Parts: sequence; structure tokens; C-alpha cells
Amino acid sequence: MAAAKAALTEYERRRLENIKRNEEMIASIKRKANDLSTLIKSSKRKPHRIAKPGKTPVVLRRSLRSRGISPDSAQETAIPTTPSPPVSLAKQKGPLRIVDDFVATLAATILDAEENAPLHRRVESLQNEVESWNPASALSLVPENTRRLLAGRILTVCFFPFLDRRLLAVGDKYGNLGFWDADFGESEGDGSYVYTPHSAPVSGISLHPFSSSKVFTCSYDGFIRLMDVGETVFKMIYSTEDSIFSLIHHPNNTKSLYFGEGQGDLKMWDESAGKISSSWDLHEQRINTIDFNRYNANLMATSSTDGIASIWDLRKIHSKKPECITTAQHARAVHSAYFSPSGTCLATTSIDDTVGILSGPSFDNWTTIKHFNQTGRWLSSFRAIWGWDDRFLFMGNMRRAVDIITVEDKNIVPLESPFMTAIPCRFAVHPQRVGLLAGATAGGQIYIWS
DNA sequence: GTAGCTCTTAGTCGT
DNA sequence: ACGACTCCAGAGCTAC
Repeated sequence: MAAAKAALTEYERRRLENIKRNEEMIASIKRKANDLSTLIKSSKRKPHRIAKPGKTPVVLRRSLRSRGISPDSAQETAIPTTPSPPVSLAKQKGPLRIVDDFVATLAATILDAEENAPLHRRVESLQNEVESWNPASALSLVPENTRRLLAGRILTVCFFPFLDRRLLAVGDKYGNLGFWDADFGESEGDGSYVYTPHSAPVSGISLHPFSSSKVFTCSYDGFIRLMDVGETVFKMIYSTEDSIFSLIHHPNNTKSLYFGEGQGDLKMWDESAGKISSSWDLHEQRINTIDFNRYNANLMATSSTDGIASIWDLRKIHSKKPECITTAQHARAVHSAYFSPSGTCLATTSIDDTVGILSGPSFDNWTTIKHFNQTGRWLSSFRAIWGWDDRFLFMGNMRRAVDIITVEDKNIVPLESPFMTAIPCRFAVHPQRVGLLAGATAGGQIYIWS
């Protein structure tokens, strides 16, 4: 009890600090972008649908092609044999400045939402809401909640934790980072913001736990970048020759950023020290996901293409090749391993066509659920994610549907919609709002069920 | 042990 | 409506 109270106080203290900082930032950004803002307000044109051909610079705005819009500039059509987006500035090391008319709007949205968000959603009220919630009847999709945001296959989706604003961050194959503000004002723009901080697939997005204006991304290009919307810059946090496949903040120790690099390495970047402070060789092949148990943040789960999902105790991984608490051995590559909301189960997804559930006091009880997971090479692999309690899992279905798995009886109900024109393969649940589920496709679309 | 080849698969875009 | 193109996933195979 005492610990929980202390944690809350710490949380509140940090939030108040952030709010103060954000106020200053908003003022600063609004000052800096005053001309641009008036420009936006006075025009009815839609953000990011306008070409700016011929502009050179450090602009990180996406090309039209990669946005899924046919290119109309002579420059681009002149090179029809180059299907991939133009060689991006994202390849260079060091910070990338964001030169964009609309980033001020995005920054103000994020900073405002963060400032106005209730200090803490009561866990109990969330639980009451969850108990009476039933996905099959509660989830529906309407056309306004679908959008093609990016051109490439989406690998990552992430909700901002705002109660009153449905804001998503999404990463695709081309290194694009897209934001979709589904509650954007009607008359101005369409709530889309697209940047290109990377030159290869964006494999992970992690928001700073106490400051949503700090968006960390990792990529196959070997970079970890930090989009600090308050400073309108993509900082470079870390770079390596290997690919980076997964990224997550430690939920309590917010200055620790864990990421999976190369053939099975897990590294920890220490924000205070500004360097890598730990490195372990946990797997034989790439680490696809990293997750922390929210009721015992010393427990960390990894999933790897080597066919193994493991649970580690951070207090006991001192050596270079540490021992794990439990492993789930799949027949083939494991694409995800996520702790359930209560922290008592671990759900794994493998292309051996099973979803595994580890449960029991020491996670030694193992059951599997059959599920077709052969996505092929053009779709992102399926990952079963938990809903808002331990009852349901959500994941993709090759028949253009969302599969809702009831863990208790292993029953699978597909959720279909005429507005779903492609197979959703990556998902995110809203951390604060029960019944808000986002799915993303290989064609760059996003769907928000509610 | 590993480098190299081959097959699978969905969706977009251009005609 | 159809065909070309995508192409850093993963596995199984062969050859060294």
C-alpha cells in the first residue's frame, strides 16, 4: 500500500513537472510557428496532401509516393524505376530537424492533451468498466475510423494515453512515422502527420512513460531516434551497424530503454548516462518483442525468431549469458510474447500456427491455441495482444478479420467489416479507454474499432 | 556451420 | 479486370 501511494506521488510529481515544462514549450512553439499557424487556419487545404517539389532540405516530410498518392512532380515521375522512396536524409547520423508547416499543430495537440489529461485514471473504475465489456457486441468499425495513412507495410501501432483524444503513432516499412489524430477538427486538415526519421522499417515505437511528447522509435536501419515534438527535432539516441527489432521503456525506471539488436542481443540504454549500460546475449536470433510485467516490473518477456519466448528476472541477469526463469519453446519463430494485464499470464504467438499461454505461479503451466499464422512475406507477422483484462486476445486473421480469442475456452470469434479492405496484422489497445482497438495493415491502412 | 538458392503470400499500382 | 511488381520473412534444401 505504502509503495503504491509513493509511486502515485512520484507519478504526480513528474506529471506536474511535465505540465510546467509543456506550458513553456507550447508557448515557445506557438511563438515560433505563429506565421505557420495563421497560415493553416486561414487555408482550407489539407495537411500533407500538398506536394512541395523542389524543396531540398532537412525536411522529413514524406514524398507523395510513399504516402500512397500518385506522384505528380516531374522529379519523381522521371525515375519510375525507383520504387522505393527517395534516398532519405534519415540515413545520416545526428539530429534531424523537422521542417514542416503542421508539426506545430501536432505538437500543440500532444502537449495540450497531455496537460489536460486527468492525473490518473482510477484503476478500479477501469476494471469495473472492463468486467461488463464484451468485444463481440461492443466492437464496430465505421468508415470515418479507417484511413490509409502510410504507403508501406505497417510494423508498429501505438496509442497515446489520452482519454479525450484518439491519437495514434504508426511506423511503416519505408521508415515513415505517421500520426493520426482521429479527433481532429473538421474544417482544418485531416489530422494526418507523416515524417521519415528512418531509412528502413520502423520496428518499434515507445512513448516516454511520463511524457507523451517524447516518442522513441527504432528501426532496421540501426538507429534509435527520439522525436521530441516540443523541440521539433528527431534526436539520435543510438546507432549501430545491426538492425534493431524491438524497443520498450522500463515502466518504472523511465531512464532505461531496452531494445533488441542484431542476432539476439538485448541492450539497455541509460538516459542519465547517455550510453548503453548493459548488454546481454539472450537469444540465437532476432528478438521480436520485449515486454514488462506491470505488476512485477522486474519480470521481462522476450520473443525470438529462434523459436523461444522467455521470461527473465532483471535482478538476476548480471552475466553476459544469463539464465531465464521460464521458456516457451515453439516449433518455429515466435513473434510476440506479452504479459496479460493482471500480470499472471504470458501470451506468445508463433508462425508454427499456435498461440501459447503461459500461466501459473511461476509461469510453468503451458497451453496452446491453434491459429493460422502463415502471413507470408508481404504481411507483418501476427501478434496476439491482450485486451483490457485477461479474458480476451486480439489478433489478425487471413480472412480480413480480427480474431477475438476467449482465453478461458479457446474459442475464436472473427470480427469482420465491409470497411476492412485488407488484413489487419498489427494491433494496439488504448491503455485508458476500454473498447478502443486499432489495427494496421500491410497497405498502410489503420482501422479504429470502438 | 553457413552461404546461397527457392518458394510462399497480399496488396498496390499502372495499364 | 488483369498482370507486373513488391523483395531485409522464414524455412527447407543443397553444396561446400
